[in-house]
Amino acid sequence: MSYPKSVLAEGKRLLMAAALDLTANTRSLDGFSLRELARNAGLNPNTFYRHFKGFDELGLAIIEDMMSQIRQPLRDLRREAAESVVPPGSPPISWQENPRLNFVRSWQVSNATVELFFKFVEANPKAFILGVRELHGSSPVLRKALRKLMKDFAHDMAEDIETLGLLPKLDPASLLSVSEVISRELFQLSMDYIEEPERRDEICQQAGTSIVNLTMGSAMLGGHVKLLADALR
Amino acid sequence: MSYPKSVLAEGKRLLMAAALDLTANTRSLDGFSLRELARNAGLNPNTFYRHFKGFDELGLAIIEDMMSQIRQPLRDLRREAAESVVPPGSPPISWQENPRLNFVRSWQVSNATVELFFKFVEANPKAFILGVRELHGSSPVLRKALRKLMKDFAHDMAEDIETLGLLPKLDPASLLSVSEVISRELFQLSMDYIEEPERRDEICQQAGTSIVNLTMGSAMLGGHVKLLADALR
DNA sequence: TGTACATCAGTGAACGCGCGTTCACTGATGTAC
DNA sequence: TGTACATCAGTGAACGCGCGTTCACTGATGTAC
Repeated sequence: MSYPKSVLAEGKRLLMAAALDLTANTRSLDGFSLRELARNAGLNPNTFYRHFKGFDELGLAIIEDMMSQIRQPLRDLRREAAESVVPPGSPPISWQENPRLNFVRSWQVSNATVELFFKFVEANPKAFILGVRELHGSSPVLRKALRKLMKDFAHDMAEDIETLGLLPKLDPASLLSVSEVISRELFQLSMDYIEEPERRDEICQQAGTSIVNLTMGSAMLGGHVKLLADALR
Repeated sequence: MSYPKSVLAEGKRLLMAAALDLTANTRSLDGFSLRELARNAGLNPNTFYRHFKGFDELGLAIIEDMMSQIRQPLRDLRREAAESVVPPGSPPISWQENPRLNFVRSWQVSNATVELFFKFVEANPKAFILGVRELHGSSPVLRKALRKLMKDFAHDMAEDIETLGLLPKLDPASLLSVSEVISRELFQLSMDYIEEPERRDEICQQAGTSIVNLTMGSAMLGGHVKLLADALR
């Protein structure tokens, strides 16, 4: 993750990048000193105070930045995955009409999304490490911010599932709940994905399966038993 | 969580308890000093070295202890839940024979287990906070230990599902994978459960729903479509 | 049963060091008129 | 367009403090004979 020079002051950028580095290298945000951070950023310890009141503020700045850089790309790649399966402009076919086709499409989209998601993780490992670590970390402020991030992420997902017709009609609460479980699972798995390169294919595939299990289970219990029975016949 | 005097030296016990306290109160294991720990334990800073080489060793001792205190109780309460639904000694009824009955039972057991699990969390919040925090925390040693713990937990769950007949027959790999997802989700949610007392009922209920979604989705895609369609008709 | 010795858990003083934070400073950039 | 002033990002020195770790010590418990 990098911080564009145009928006942030040079020093602020450097400090945020250094914090990300230190966090990724087996430290928590409260596990290194201000001076260590400054050293890693190549700055005077004092400069920290020009930009932040304390470590929480630094953490928040990083998270906000992360959020702004991650949120839209993730939506884009879900859309991308959907469009790779159903080319835009093709006539919509409802679940009622052709459950089997929709089921297959849904599966494909979820697999494609998962794959793209993990590629994204691979490209921004430090951001994910910091995010997942501090989600249950020691700072209540950061925990709260990261929960909101997760919630927003789940909300986006629910909206996209709805818009892209990836599931049979579900009541909004169930849909959101399923999206939340999927988000949590994906973020959890992103750590394994980063730390165990040799298991990446397996993780990717299992994540896909879990998502299909969850969504189809939910659709089934949401009253679409017959629909899915038809799809799988 | 307490440490019996008979097994561990007094000082060791005190240090482990103090670490658990500090961790629960918004700190990571690497976020406080040895002297702070000793102060909280009411001991000379030096005493730490009598029992541990460093913080990792302290963490491992706590996790091992946690493991030994948590694992069996969790199995017991799953068994307990199963037996509250199907009294021991009653004749086994296969999924083929009566899918609906089994489905209802399975749902009930999972709800009962979830409820008992969260009661257990409520009774041992500090252990869970430390566990979830350090699962993605800064120490590779502790991360590894906690992953093993999660894996063992999932393994127990899979075994119990099999033994207690809580799901239609599933291939072992899928069963384990589902159990892993459930474990992760439960441990994740345990933090919300601790931190948001007003949402406890909701969390409990949603966890139950997620489990049913997952297990039934998995059963369905594992080839039991007709079985479940019958159960839900 | 008594004695001598070893081990163990805990103490207290001392060390040198890196820490967070403060202060007064500098030079570059932006702004008012 | 020029000048005067304010703001901003970064510096360097200095402070007192808590830190991890070491050493030599103590007294209680366990063990050999």
